[in-house]
Amino acid sequence: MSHNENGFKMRQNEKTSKITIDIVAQKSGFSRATVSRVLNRDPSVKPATAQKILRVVEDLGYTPHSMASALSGGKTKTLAILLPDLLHEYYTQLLAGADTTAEEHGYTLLLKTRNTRKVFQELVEGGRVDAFILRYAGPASFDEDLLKYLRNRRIPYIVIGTPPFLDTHPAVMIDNIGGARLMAQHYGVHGYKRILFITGPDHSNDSKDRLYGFKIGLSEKGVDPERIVVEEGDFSQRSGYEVAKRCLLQDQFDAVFAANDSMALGVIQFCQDRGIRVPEDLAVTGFDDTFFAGHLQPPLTTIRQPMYEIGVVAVLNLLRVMEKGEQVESRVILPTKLIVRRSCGCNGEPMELSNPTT
Amino acid sequence: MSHNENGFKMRQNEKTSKITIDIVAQKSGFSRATVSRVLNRDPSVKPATAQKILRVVEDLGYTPHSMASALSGGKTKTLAILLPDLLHEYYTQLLAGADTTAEEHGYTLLLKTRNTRKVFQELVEGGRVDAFILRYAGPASFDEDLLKYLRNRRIPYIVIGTPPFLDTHPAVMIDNIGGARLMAQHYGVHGYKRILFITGPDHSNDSKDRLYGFKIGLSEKGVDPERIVVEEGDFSQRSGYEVAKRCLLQDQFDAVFAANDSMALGVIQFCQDRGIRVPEDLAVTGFDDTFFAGHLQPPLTTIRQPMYEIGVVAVLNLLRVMEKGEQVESRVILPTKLIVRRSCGCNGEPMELSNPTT
DNA sequence: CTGAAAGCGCTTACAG
DNA sequence: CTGAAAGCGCTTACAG
Repeated sequence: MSHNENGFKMRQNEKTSKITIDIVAQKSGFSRATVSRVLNRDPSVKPATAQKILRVVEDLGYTPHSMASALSGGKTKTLAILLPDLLHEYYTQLLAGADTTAEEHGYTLLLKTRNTRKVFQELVEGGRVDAFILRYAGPASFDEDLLKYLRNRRIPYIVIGTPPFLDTHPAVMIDNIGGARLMAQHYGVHGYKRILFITGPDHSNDSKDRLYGFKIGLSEKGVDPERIVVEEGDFSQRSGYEVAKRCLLQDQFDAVFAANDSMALGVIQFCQDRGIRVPEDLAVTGFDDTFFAGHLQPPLTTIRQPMYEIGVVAVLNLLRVMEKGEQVESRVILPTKLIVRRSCGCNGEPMELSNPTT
Repeated sequence: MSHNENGFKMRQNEKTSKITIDIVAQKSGFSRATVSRVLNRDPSVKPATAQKILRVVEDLGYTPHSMASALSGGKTKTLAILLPDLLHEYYTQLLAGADTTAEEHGYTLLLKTRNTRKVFQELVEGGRVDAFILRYAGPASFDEDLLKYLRNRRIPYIVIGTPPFLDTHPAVMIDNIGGARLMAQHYGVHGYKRILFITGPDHSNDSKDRLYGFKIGLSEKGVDPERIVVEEGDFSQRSGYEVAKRCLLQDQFDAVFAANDSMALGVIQFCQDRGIRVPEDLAVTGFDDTFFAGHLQPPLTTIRQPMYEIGVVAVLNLLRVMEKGEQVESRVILPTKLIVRRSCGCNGEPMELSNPTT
């Protein structure tokens, strides 16, 4: 039963039966238990034995049935990733990073974008996954009970983003404060004083941190942080547009800093519609550095967060937690940097600014 | 054992044992078999019985172990989706559509972006999924043997895109020819004659169809399709830039039509770098209508394909195939439309043009 | 309409 | 270092 280039067709012709561990056992002359052991790299098996068995596995093109091994105590080798949606670049980059890293380590991702309690429960009770990656995005996405539940059941997990929980959980976050502070300092060099800040939705801690960091940077530059105007958006392009419409026509501003790029885009669109020149009449900046930021007119000055890398780090740390058991210290904060383009009023070459230490 | 708002905590306290079908059987006074039947909506069960059992299921918060049911002949309720990557908007939109639709129907997606034969085999032999969604993207992503293999094993699948296979497989495609033809006709109204067409990679049938449709439209407008210049790209922004550099400095063109938006973007960037005005000196158009297309300067005229909907239709049709067995006629072609913005030389309001019938 | 029993394909103590 | 056996939690003929 040799193997040619076309391993598939051969099997089709046999067609007879699914190849099971028992067949491997029989052909190799060892027991099912021993075959299982070599498949799971049990070091107690004599190397020569392992050799022989592996050879048969190879010849037969045997692949263990993952459902069976999961049921009998093995692992599923799959990770659940819970995301609010896939429509924003932030989430897809995250997913791409997580997926690539998971595959590199032999894991598969199970994607869920409807994070109801029921979905969650089915994943856990159904024994479908070994661990969870949870992107926190507001109260609706999941609550602390869910995390406690996972913890009690000893199911490894990691959360992405800044949840408003008092308790600490394994998490990967970004330096929102440092990034926004950089922006404030840059506003300082431009001398902007009359500033509009557009927040994300009320529950977003990421947004809160950005505002906080921005205020810190402002006072460092001698601007009274309490004098800026703060308006609430919801991270959507539309909300940026709406806030702009509501505020820009009333008061006179030097600059607006939106808590993400989408809202900054909304602001810029409003300006275009009303003939407000950016950045001559008004500077506009964002947060994220999504793909379109660099292609806007004018190109958007923004804070870059490493979206893809967040996904990578999340699975890497989750894997560590899975290996070493629950009590691995696993909170990481990834750096952000200021990407200076033209919407802030600069007009030279694009440049990047990082925090000295964060 | 009533259920309060916090179903999770309660279970934590019991902590004792996982709730299995046997526990449900015992508490309800029926056999395991009967419980299984009601869970699987077997119509032979007496309604009153089903009622009682369901009540117990509810009270206990019982969730079947999916690995166990999969192993014993049930379904996994999961669909594998194989994508070349997640970096391009095309794929993520596709994924978003597929994911939403799958969840609506009680399915979960298993995502794979490394489509090696090994990965494929593990999914099939490992019994991890009920069916496959395959995005065809060139020879490396998968070959016809794989499809035959699935077919022989009676594993439902659907392919997305236009594969170069002679044999027919369930598939969802888009009207590449019709879309490109629309573009050609629009070029006709602008009177463009000296035209550069940038293709995708050699193996891309989507690209070939776009070129084909474009030529048809051209001749309909009295332009000799053999006089246009055709250059090969690979769908990347960089390749668009490179082709532009190679060609635009040599010959004089009225317009370039790139087989996707990314390459069009590359061309526009090159023009910016060299001070070539778009569309005054050169019209540039693309294909896809990705998010950034409308935000480019000038906004990109392009052909819109319904990326999200492709994902939706793919799982819907796959579900039909799964229900009705293999021989469901299931090939669909989704329409495309011309989105006129400004990069083609128009300067009015944006507008859309569809094929009368496709 | 319902139940007892076999079986899905593995893993893992328990012996030796 | 290896094997026989029990068991994971379900589904599905087979009887009745």
